[in-house]
Amino acid sequence: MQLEQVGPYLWRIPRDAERGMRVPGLVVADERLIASIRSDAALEQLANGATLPGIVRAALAMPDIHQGYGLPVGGVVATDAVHGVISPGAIGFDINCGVRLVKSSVDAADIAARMERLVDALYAAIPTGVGSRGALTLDARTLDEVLARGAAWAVERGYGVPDDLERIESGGCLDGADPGKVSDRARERGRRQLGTLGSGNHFLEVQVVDEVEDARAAEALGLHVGQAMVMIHTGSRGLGHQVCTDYLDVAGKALRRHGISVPDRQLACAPNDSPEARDYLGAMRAAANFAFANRQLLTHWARDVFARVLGADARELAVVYDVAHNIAKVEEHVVDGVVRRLTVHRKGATRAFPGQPVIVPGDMGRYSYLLVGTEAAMRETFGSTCHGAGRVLSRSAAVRAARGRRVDLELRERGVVARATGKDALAEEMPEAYKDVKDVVDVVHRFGISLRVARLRPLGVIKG
DNA sequence: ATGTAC
Repeated sequence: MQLEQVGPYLWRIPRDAERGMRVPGLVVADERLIASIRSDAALEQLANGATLPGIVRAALAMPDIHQGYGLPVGGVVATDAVHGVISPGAIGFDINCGVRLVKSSVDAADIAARMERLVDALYAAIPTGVGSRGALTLDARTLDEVLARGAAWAVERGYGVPDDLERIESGGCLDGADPGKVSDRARERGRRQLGTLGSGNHFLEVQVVDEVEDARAAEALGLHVGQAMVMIHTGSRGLGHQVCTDYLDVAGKALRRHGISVPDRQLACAPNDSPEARDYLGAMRAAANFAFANRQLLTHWARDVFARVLGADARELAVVYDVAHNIAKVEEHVVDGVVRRLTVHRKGATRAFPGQPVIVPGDMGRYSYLLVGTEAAMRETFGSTCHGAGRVLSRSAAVRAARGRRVDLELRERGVVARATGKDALAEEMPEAYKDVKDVVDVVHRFGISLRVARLRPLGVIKG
């Protein structure tokens, strides 16, 4: 794949009309990261993304890009909201997978002696693992409300406070959600999964503010060094997965009906002004609302656990921000001096509007970051930035590398109490399975599409 | 990511 450097942190795949590219590909990276990206099939997938009808400016990739389904994880594709297309594969299976950061009113040093108890209690209170079922079972009408209202539904039911909603992307509820476009099968999978963590890289961590880089921004968000925090990384579980599966099929059929050709069936798509696209958008927004409600419920149970284990005062867990990294949003952006309405696909990419908190989780042994979005992100990346570290070992390679080792004890030596459900969950997710998130964050910070505010270090983690 | 194969 031809790749030319066009700036200190920007690389271009030139537009190749023969392969159907309508625009170039652009990768945000430095020399070191681009070396590992070069050998990855992700660049082919990014070039494929550049063929989507109605794509604007470029198919973009963040520095944590890696191979995904259709479009690489770390990809950002903006299409004309009327004359372009929407592609379920360019959003991903875990619709509104995202991250929530919550601040506590206690210092980590004051709860260090009770960390084992705290993590055990969180692990007992929050269902984890593949296929895990929640404390709730929703009837059809209640599920409709969750799908239509998102986190607002949870807060109305007492799972949180109205202030929480002010600190969630889009207020924790996407307008235009259409529960009627979510299949019975997806609904059945979701019915017992609200308030569950899931598996894989999903987690709930107790963290500490390790270092503050932007003192003013940190103070404005109420953060200080030494403060205990909670970070939650999960999405729409089996419901969102089924919505994606259902609409990949719809989009596959739409290709023929609308005379669209794509180089990879995984990039199947439908014109934004077609019934197929409207249906998918309605279902995707409903799944996104399910995910917002999911993170809200986990926050509620974390509050209960903090109060029970640490005392009533510790119940005060306030949302700092909650942001999606697998989603499509219809947004206005300035392109060549003209305001345009675009369908922005972010797949493993985080919205980074000016002043907006951005949460970038790393691996469970090292650290995560809080950043803030910028005007540069609006100019360069349709208001987007990276979403995490990215794997360096496959799951199976990680399990092989961990054979004969005790990852739980290794984490304990690094000061992290870990509890997990799956047999190989800790091995698959061990720190050395991931790139150092610091390298990824350095690039987006230097390029200017989001700026470091604080670094967070894990103290306790529960996983599926 | 995922009732990790309907």
